Amino acid sequence: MDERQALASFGALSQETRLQIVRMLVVAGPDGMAAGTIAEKLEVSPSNVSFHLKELDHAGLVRQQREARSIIYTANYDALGGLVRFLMEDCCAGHPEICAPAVEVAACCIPTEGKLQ
Amino acid sequence: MDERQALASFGALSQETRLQIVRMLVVAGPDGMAAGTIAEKLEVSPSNVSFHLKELDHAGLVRQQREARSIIYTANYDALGGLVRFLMEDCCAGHPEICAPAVEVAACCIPTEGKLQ
DNA sequence: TCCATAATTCAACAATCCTTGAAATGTTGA
DNA sequence: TCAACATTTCAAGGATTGTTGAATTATGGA
Repeated sequence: MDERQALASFGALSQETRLQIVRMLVVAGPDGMAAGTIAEKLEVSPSNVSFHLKELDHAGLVRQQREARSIIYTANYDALGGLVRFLMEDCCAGHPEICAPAVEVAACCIPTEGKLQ
Repeated sequence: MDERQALASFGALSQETRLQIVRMLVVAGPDGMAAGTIAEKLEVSPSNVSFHLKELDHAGLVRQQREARSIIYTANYDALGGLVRFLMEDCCAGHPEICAPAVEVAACCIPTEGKLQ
């Protein structure tokens, strides 16, 4: 993730509807959600949700695939992980304060005791 | 960090000059930098850097304090850490893919073997 | 006090972003 | 093929955001 991509990602996440979409898709997991379902859950018009999904797609934060009549959107975990990493990169060396809370949350993901990679 | 604060933070970080300011301040550490120094380094006009610093201040990402004639800005590590945490919160439970790269970066911050809190 | 320095505020304008409903595209089943 | 469905695209507007230079506020030293 370079600065250009991070800027686009931050821009995409800085709008309420789009942030809600991403959070919903992350919770939804690999099965994703159809555009219409997203619009329904968030009580947003189809054309509006389509606009925001396009923005998220341009930022690389979601992926889409057609499934019959619906288009299924899924969160792009690589991009989201890359963004978290970008946010932490400059900090971790000199300023563990920023990384500490993240490490706390990530505790569940750490595979073995002390061994991280 | 609630959703409202996260939205403001993402908005603040979605502008090139502001993202550069934050990254500079994070690297600068607790000593921070004067507004004029920031303007000079980034080759931006004083009034423009002032505008962006105000935006970052409103988002809570920087702190300011007067020092003689200068106003010193510092990164708000709590806010940045909170934002990282917010980005990871929904993911870590079901989708360690997002947290894994973060954990990798954060390796340096993990205090003892496997013990995280 | 007066001047130079450091930074912010203001107003105006340009550019970008968001929302809306109507029209268009693509898909499925009868 | 035709009709219904799911979604996107388009154009228009209103709202927000970014940039600029001039004016303003605040500080410290002569």
